[in-house]
Amino acid sequence: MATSTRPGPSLLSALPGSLATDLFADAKPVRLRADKVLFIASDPGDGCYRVEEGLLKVTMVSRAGSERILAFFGPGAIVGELSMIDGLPRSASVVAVRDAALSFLSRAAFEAFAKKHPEVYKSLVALLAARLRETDTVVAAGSFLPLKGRVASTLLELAENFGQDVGAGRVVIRQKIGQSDIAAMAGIARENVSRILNDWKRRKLVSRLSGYYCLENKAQLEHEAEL
Amino acid sequence: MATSTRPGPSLLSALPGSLATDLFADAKPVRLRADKVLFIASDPGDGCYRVEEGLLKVTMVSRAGSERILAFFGPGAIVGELSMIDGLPRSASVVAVRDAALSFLSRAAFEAFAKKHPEVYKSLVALLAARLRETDTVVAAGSFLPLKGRVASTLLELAENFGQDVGAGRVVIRQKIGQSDIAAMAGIARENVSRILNDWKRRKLVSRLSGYYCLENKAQLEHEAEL
DNA sequence: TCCGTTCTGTGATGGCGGTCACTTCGCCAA
DNA sequence: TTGGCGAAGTGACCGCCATCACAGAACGGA
Repeated sequence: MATSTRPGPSLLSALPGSLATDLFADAKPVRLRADKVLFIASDPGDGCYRVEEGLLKVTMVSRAGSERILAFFGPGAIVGELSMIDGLPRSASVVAVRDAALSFLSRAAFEAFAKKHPEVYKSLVALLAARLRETDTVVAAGSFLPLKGRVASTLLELAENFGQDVGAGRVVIRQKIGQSDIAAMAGIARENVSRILNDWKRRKLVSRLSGYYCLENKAQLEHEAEL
Repeated sequence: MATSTRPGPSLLSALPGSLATDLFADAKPVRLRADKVLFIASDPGDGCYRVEEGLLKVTMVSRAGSERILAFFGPGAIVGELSMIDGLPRSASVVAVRDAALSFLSRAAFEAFAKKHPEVYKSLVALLAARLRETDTVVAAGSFLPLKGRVASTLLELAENFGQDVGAGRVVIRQKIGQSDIAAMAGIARENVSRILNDWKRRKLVSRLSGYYCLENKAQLEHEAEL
């Protein structure tokens, strides 16, 4: 059940099959209501969470209050692994976008498990590597791409995580994501997301069906996303 | 010799002591002349390098030709580990800033070693975690900080890697780093680095001694670096 | 169904910071 | 010393994009 029919497992999420189940076998269940904070950057912390259901966002918030969303995480994803690994304070904040169920795995529990099953390290390494690649592309996008490019790149990332292909290159993003979320992911002003998205609607690159954005022409968007 | 007297080991670099020596015991030596390319993003590749001497920079280059420097790596640092881990194309480019000596470790060699010494995974995980934290702060800086802040944050990062404390909170960056390098690290125009650095020179926050930048007042810079 | 609240659309305005075009400096080699 | 060349300093301009200020839409309760 863990690996077969989920829509977009995403780079940023799951450990492979049985390992995950075993590792989190007796992890402590945690529930988190929408808009509640799991932890914020600089909190102490020494364990990670797996998302069982619901949706979380990982953000950094400036002193001025503006937020930058680093990623959304749905079922199967792991969050908070950095502090679990090195024991340092949390590097970012995590908030529930909607009610969520999580499993908490303490560092001690992880290390105990890892002693018996050293293979987890391999998975962990793979997970971190994937995350690093992701972050690199975010930096690159932020450095080189103009507004449109960043929005395109953001949409594609969302499609990567939550996209469901519905034929003819159309991909629906199966999460309610608003413009301000997209703006916070792309690191730009919400108003511009609106302008750009409308432009693309007119040009049939994207559409919106009952609150869900849909990429009508992924190829074209990819083109917009590369400098 | 490997771990004792080096100036700034840095988060981003070394594996702990004996492991590193063993792991790279029979790695293939590689020499790279200044300005020569080790590899570029999207190259295939399945091994990593340890810097024995010299200096490398990790960059991303836009189609338009502008470059963003992600990091400088001196002796002890590991580069190219992502492709070693996942076998995917290189995620960034690496160029020698000055003549460098490297050791190449293939993926196969790594995995063979790891089979006998599973502890390496722990080190690798720690390495990746540190890098991820670094990258996160780069994203945050790029999202929230104005020009000055980004430059401050860049200088502090350099100090972290190559700084030598010379009393009274003064830190010299023991590498010849030019303004355009700082600009490329901060992701801003070189001209502005010039303006900002001069401003700070006047205000005694930084100085330059025979080509090396020196942070006169780290505390104050840290203050500039936070929103 | 109505109303409030939260999202979305769009123009006007202004400023940060990139670009251009030089000048000046500093360093090395002849 | 001097000439040359790359790095650093500096002003002027200008465009992109954030911000402000609303006007619609849409959605979800009461």
